[in-house]
Amino acid sequence: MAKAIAETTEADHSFCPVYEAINVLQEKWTLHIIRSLLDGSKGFNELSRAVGGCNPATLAQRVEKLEHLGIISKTIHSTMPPRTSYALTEAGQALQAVIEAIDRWGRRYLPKPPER
Amino acid sequence: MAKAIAETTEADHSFCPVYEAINVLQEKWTLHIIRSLLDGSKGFNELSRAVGGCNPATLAQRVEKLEHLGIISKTIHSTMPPRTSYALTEAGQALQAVIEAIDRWGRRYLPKPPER
DNA sequence: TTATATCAGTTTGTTATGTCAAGCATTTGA
DNA sequence: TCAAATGCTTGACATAACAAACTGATATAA
Repeated sequence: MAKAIAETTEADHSFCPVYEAINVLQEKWTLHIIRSLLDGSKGFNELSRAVGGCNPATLAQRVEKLEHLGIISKTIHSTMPPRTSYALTEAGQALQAVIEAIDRWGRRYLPKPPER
Repeated sequence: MAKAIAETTEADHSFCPVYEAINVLQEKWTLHIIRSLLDGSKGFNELSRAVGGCNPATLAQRVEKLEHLGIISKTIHSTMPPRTSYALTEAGQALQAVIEAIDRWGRRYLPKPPER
């Protein structure tokens, strides 16, 4: 993991793939977006509804970043009216394993509405 | 959120375990904390160093919430000086599957430092 | 015996992040 | 002609996370 860390100093996370992956997935709405796209590509508003509760500003920003990271792809269909559609790339599809792991965990360990 | 949703309105996520699980895990530092505790229980500062970069106020808050959710357990050892230690509960340990899935994904799809 | 360090946090004030409400341009369908 | 849907953008605002300092206890080093 590290090169030379002086004793008790903080852990070296440069460049640890897990650490980075967590940083990508931990942003608000990201996992919801991916999960929504796992059952098919969607337009902006459609995605927005599927995700549930994310405001368009945040959604647009998130979707742009995920596109940049190669997790989702955006296609503008030049029909009339032009339609956008968002879909998962291969990297995005691969996140299904993560969602499924979360799913299994949730079903097992979050049985009742989690009091906040 | 709602009970009777009219047609095209947003998806009903009350109460979907996956949705809730994502909401729990998506908070900043949560996955980092869990990952750090997977290789053994730690004290507050030790955990802080292992997590890397989380400020103590946020860490304290997160750790309290995770304790509340039954994911980690806090023990105060009544030695002199008293020491705290944080460990994963069974539910917390079970999240190893999620971390591993993220790990595999990260290694496969985040090969180079992700330009931001 | 002061000085320094560690532990487990809390407090303070600032900045980053996300949210809300609204609006815009386009294009159908009624 | 009008309302409604699509795919966003804008600006004001609230909340979350930040760094930095600090508490108060104990322990170790000079």
